[in-house]
Amino acid sequence: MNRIYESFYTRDVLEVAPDLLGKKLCVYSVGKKESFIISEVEAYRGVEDSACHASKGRTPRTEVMYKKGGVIYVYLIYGVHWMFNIVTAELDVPQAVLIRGLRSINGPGRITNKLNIEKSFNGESLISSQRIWLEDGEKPDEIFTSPRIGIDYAGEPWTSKAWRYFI
DNA sequence: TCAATGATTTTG
DNA sequence: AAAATCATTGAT
Repeated sequence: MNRIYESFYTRDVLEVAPDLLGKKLCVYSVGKKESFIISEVEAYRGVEDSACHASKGRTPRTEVMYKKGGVIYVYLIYGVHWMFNIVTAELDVPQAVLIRGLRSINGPGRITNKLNIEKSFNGESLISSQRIWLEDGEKPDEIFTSPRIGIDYAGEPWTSKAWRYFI
């Protein structure tokens, strides 16, 4: 067991996001441990990033993003899918990494469906939780980047930032 | 290509 | 208090 420690998460989201690729997301699902290699992520960077929920101000929903790196931010999109995010950076710096894909699962909504992640995971700590955490994994061969998906509403320069990272 | 679906946010 | 919004998915 080589769980990733807090210091990994308290860095800037643009450092953490690409580092997450190749790491193992581990969960206890139906009583047994399962792990998945993270293959696709997106960075959401604080109040100045208009694609980030926190840019609209601190609300009950975005509150978790202001916590110290290492906790989980889960929210419902379109009333249909749960999105799984990992909060990064220091206290009161609202940044998060959206996990968009695992090696065997494509699509952010399908991850949470498969792993049985729902709103009770919101605010849970990846450092101390017994049911979900990250471990060191394989180092990716090559990392690709692209603009983020589905954020046309955010406007420039945010729509063209290459803050989506994948293997 | 478009309907589904519900918490959050705005009063569109 | 009511209604629009919405970072996706899967079926048509």
